[in-house]
Amino acid sequence: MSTDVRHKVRDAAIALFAQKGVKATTVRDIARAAGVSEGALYRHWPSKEELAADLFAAEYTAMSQSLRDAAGHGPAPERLRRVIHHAFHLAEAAPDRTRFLLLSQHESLPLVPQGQETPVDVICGIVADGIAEGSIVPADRDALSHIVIGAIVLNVQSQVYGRQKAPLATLAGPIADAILNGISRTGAGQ
Amino acid sequence: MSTDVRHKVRDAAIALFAQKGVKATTVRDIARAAGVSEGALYRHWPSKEELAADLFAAEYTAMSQSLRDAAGHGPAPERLRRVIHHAFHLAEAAPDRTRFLLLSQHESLPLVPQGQETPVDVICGIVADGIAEGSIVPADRDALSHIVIGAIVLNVQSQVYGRQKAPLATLAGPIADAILNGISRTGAGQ
Amino acid sequence: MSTDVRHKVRDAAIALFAQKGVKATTVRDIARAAGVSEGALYRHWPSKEELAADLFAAEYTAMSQSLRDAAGHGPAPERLRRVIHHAFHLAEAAPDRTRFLLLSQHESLPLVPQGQETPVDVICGIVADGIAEGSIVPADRDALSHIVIGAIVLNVQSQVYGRQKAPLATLAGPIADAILNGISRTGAGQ
Amino acid sequence: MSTDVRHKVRDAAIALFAQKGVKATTVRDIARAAGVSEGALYRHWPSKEELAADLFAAEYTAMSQSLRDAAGHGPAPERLRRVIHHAFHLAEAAPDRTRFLLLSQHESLPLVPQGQETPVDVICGIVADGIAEGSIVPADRDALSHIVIGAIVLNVQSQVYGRQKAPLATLAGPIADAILNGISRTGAGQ
DNA sequence: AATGAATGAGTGTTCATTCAT
DNA sequence: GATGAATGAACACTCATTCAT
Repeated sequence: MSTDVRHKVRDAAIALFAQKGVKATTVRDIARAAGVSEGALYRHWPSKEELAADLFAAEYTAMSQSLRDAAGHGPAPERLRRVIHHAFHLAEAAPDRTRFLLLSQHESLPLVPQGQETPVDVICGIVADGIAEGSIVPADRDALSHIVIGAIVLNVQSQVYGRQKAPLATLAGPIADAILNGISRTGAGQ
Repeated sequence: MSTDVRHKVRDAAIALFAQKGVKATTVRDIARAAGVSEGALYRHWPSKEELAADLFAAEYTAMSQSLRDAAGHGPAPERLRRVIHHAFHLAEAAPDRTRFLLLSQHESLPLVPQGQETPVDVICGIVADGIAEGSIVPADRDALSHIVIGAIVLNVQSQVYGRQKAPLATLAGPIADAILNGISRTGAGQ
Repeated sequence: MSTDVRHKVRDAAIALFAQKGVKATTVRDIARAAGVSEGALYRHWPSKEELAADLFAAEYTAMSQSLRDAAGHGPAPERLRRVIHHAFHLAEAAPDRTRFLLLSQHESLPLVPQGQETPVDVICGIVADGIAEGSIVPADRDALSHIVIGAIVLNVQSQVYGRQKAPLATLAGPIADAILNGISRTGAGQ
Repeated sequence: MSTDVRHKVRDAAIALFAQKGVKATTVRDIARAAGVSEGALYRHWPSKEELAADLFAAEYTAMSQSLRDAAGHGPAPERLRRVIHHAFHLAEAAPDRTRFLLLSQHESLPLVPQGQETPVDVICGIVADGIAEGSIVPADRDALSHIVIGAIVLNVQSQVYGRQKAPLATLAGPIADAILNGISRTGAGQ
């Protein structure tokens, strides 16, 4: 069944892209790891580049959904706190997917179709709400959002690359405190 | 003169690597853009990969120096504020170099020789000083540092990729305020 | 069919190696002459050098078999006589293969896997038998063998390179007479 | 002085050609080993190939002279015996030169200028004399000569390549005995 | 005369993609 | 639909030769 091929290829490709990057992974690598033929891959995706872009977009928008769900409702600072915790949780639960997203962002991000909601959009949205409701300092919305995103991405990266030994779960609290302390209007993150 | 070739190749290669990445840039591209022969390149670097790694390491450690110099002396929060301003200044002054560093970090960072001081080390050092002197909250040193680094990197990236239209110079103040507000002990960035 | 490619490449490569040597023959030459693509060659051999070594070993050990079969049974001098005749026959019947073996011996001989029987081994074996049975003079086995081998190789070479115009078939008898006269114990070649 | 360069290049080139063959030896290899610049080489020879051909021809004709001198005068069988002994002596005394001649014969022999006397000519001459004077059996002159040459070349090669462990000096007598026994008319080598 | 950096055509090899089976 | 052998345009890299100094 074709879904079978798609799943096997997706998992194999993400693992390989995460290890070596898209350019350094060959179609043969993927086919072998997935246990399918090289030709079969081309029945589901038009090219290796499109496979990579497709997988990236899928993972990226799935993460978007997941973060929005995790944010829930309530004041912006509380929602951001939950987003930070959840992002760290996702990164630790699926290191391959995380490495893939980190590694491929520069080549694949520009190919994500316009209109798809991204994790960046989710966080920018929450920050915008916070500014509107007065719970977040009235500064440039994107600049503040990228402080939050940067705290997440760089700490994840630091762990993926082995500099940070402590589990992200234990760091999430203090990191959220610092960030929210910095951007909340009342000076308290909760 | 040999310095001539080195300089021309370096500039051409950084520009091309910044546009297309190392893998997608061919040796012929570089040689043509630099106005030298392909063979000449191999008199100065043993391979394309080593050229890329060498340029990355050089720019990365130069940035390290530059940030350390800009930090100057005084309480850690003030030094961090100056680092943030200077990092934004560097990014805007040399967009090619910035794109190159952002794009190549995942492949070239592991190849930077151990013992070289990196921008990450510089910021971690200041944060450690701040924790020791009591001007920064006593949390995980690396986690706090990566909040600062993340704020810098993601805002730079956001501008390089065109999402952020405002010049970084105007954002530096508010961003530094938020970050320092979040991690300083007295609750004030200065 | 894969056997198809292997055969076409083998024949083309032997002809080209025989004319210009392995180093001076390009993979492009071989592919063109064989009527296959360059890539196809690499599905069957890992490199040009391994192709050359493989072809050499195959021809060399095939000649070994062929000489051993031709030697048949009986007193050593008679077997050697048949070997000389057969070697000359092989050289005249397949001049490309002969030129290839002569030209490539210095680079490919060291790569023939240990344990494979070579034409040298065949002749040394017969000479050893002859010494044991008393039909050949009791001198250094390898030295005597290389007299026989030398008579074959140099006369073949002399013809392949055009110095010797007479067909080897007519020279085989006198050459065998002289050699066997020289190394047989009774002083008679049969 | 130019003779200086010529000598240093000649010695270095012969050693390298003997180890790796002409094709696998680079001009840079030679220049480095000789302690001269690459350009200097081109002031004395027009190309690497001509250098190789020139060195081959020089060594080849020098060997020719040397063998003719060693042959001396007297009946052909005695002269051949002295040639065999001397050839083995030369091979053992200068292994580099020997390996160079063996390795390069197929590419360089055709380039030796016509009219130069070669070692092959020397031996053919002696054999022709022997046939004329009745000391050697009246068979094809070249065929008989190549028996002698083959005995020399293959035994030398066998030692150079390590199959034959015994020193050639101790094998020269028995080998000469066998050969001369085979081709002399009286049935005695002396 | 000597140097050695520069040249650039040519090499072996790879790999995304196609297509006969 | 699936296969995997075949294709051939690139690619990184080498090296004989030239020539400004």
